[in-house]
Amino acid sequence: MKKLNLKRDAIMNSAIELFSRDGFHKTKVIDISNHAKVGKGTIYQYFRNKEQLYMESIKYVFELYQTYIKKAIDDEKTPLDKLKKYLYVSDELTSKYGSVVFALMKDMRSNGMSMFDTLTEYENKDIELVLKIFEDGLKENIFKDICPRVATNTFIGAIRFHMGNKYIKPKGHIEDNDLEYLFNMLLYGMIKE
Amino acid sequence: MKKLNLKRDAIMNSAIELFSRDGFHKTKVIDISNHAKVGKGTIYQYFRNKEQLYMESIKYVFELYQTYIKKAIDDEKTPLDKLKKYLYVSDELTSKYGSVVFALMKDMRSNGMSMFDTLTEYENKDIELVLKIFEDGLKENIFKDICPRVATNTFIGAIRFHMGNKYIKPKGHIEDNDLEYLFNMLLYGMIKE
Amino acid sequence: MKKLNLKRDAIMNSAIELFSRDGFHKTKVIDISNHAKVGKGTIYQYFRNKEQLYMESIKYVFELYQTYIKKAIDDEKTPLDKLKKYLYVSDELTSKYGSVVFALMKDMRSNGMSMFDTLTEYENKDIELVLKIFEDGLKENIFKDICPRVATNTFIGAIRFHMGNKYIKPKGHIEDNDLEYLFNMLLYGMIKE
Amino acid sequence: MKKLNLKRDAIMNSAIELFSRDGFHKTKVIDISNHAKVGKGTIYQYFRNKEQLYMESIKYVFELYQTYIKKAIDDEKTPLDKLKKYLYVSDELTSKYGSVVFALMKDMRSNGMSMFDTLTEYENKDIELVLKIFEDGLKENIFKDICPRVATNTFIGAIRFHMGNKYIKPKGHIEDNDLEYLFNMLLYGMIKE
DNA sequence: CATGAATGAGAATTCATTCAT
DNA sequence: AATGAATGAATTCTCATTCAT
Repeated sequence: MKKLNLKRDAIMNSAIELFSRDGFHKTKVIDISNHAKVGKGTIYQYFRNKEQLYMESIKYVFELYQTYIKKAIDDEKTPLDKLKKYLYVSDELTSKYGSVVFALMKDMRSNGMSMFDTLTEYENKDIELVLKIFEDGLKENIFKDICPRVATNTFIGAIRFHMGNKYIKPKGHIEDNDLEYLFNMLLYGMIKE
Repeated sequence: MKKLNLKRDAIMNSAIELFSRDGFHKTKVIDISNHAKVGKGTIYQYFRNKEQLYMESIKYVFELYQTYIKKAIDDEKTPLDKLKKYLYVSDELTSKYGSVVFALMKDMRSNGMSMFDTLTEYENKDIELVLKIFEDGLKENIFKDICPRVATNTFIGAIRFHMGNKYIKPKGHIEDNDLEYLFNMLLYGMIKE
Repeated sequence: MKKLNLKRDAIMNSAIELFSRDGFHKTKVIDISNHAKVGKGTIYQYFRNKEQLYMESIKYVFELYQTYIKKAIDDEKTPLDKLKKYLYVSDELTSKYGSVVFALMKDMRSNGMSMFDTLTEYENKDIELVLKIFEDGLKENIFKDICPRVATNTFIGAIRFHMGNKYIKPKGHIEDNDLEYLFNMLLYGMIKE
Repeated sequence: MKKLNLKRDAIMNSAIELFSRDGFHKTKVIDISNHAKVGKGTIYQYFRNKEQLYMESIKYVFELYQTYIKKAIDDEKTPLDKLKKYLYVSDELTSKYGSVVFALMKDMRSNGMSMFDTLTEYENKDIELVLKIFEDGLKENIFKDICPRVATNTFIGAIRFHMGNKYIKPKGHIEDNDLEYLFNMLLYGMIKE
């Protein structure tokens, strides 16, 4: 059982909120300490430096996200149901957490190589999750002759772009039934045959 | 005929290269001046400040990109050919410019609101371009009952994610024939019916 | 009771000394921080920027000067005694503070409008102080038919020029008994009748 | 006969106008070159550097001022007439040239020691001019037992302070007949006997 | 002579991090 | 453990001056 640490949690929560809203550079250490209602020095009791706080924030959010999404997918039986679940859960988490994950993902890429590796690591986990579904589906012979990696990229790329636009442009965001449209289109294609 | 300005061009080219490689914050003004082999002060003869240089760099690359892609699409007759062209040209430009466009796109989102508007403006132009194709295709009755905006998001999102990954992970990037896979999958779907 | 703040005071004292000796532009922020034996950044903990430090320095010195001079004048009964006191106190403060006030006054006028207003404000207070004495004296019918504002300008102008010269040219400065000469001359005139 | 040089004169005139309006530091070399409608480099054909241009501007104005005032005084016979003339000519030049002389005088003191000496030199000439009048008057036995140097300081200080206020605060400036008041007050005193 | 593009020394300011209390 | 005052390395930007045309 993880030891309870209120101060540390307060700092992390503030860091997540501010980093995902303003990015790494615009967020100052003092902003986080003010928001968390702790002293500036206290942050350095729990985190080596600003960069580590950033990494830990990302780690925390990603792990939450991936634990949640993995569990949801595991509850489903067929690859199709799993894919549909992935889509709906992505949307659900985006609504709930205001795209924190996607915002952090975008921001990370701007901030140097050490962070980069962690991003890649987490992103790869996400990719592998979906890739596995496609590979299973291929084995079960429910898919056409598709490349599972290309399919994965397509699937994730489409969802992320939707969610990103939803986050950035609330006016033109996708409607609830858009998810059905999206899912059907990806699976059954766009064109009349 | 635009008067040619060697120094200004050298600065812009260096800025584009460094900003897209390292992002706005990691790139120092002095780095750009060294790379362009000009004095630090010279940059301020042509650009009001670092932020403006950044904006101008983005503007330049985006306009090049959009001019090129628009022309390529106009050369095609059918919506299907246009979509295919969009895909191939995106890939071509990504190879050529080392994903500068996508790198800048990603970086912009991390750097404050004034830049954000410009991003949205350029991104919207890109979206409208594809949206138009889908709308025309719907009129010509070649598509299923799809929502053109959802289709557009899917199409662009899938492509960008591919290109982004190609840029980030050069080792695992998509092969040439992946583009065919991608295109067919998007149009004809993934699932056997 | 004002909380004492040693660092802030050290900075202000150094600023007053250097600004009045070298003026706003020749005095660098690093000079002040070195002189005050604090870090460069510490100055920015207490003052928004160099200009604010300058303003606060001026404010501090002027208020000290005006509080002192006002108190001294209030202790005197007749307009004549008040004028004499004003003269002697001006001289006393000049000796004590090395003409900081006059030096700052002179320097302020060279440094833009926002400062200018503050100068005018403080200078007006000084002028009003003397003007009041002349007006009271006129009511008491001890003065000839003089214009109180012209008299005030004359009185202050003469004193300032003396003090200024004393500060600039220490060799040729006015002797102690010069003050008596000055006072008598102003009151009784120069010319034989 | 001084060789005519239009460019140099244009630069000097602009320099005088801008330096006296904005001071040494706020006036940029490019401002002067723009105002004079010459190239920036041209200034360096005629003046070693910005400081020398400043010095030459001051020199030019002061010499004009002193030549004029000296000539005016020489035309008068008695010390009293000379003093009155000095007062009226000071006022006349202030109206005409907008206090350029006084503005430059004030600004000089803020700008380092090399300039300082020149100021002192010119100021001393002005002081000597008036001092001579008082000394002559004393010889002619028209003055009370006054110290000529104190009288000089008083006389000049009073006038400068008037002119300075006139320049800075146009609303409250001295009226024409104030000059008479001023003159009579200085000569005959303020107090009833 | 005249010019203005090019330059870099120099200055103000920011902010992550340290450390004495 | 918690704090925030103190710090200075690092960065952007300015502007007097030079010099090739």
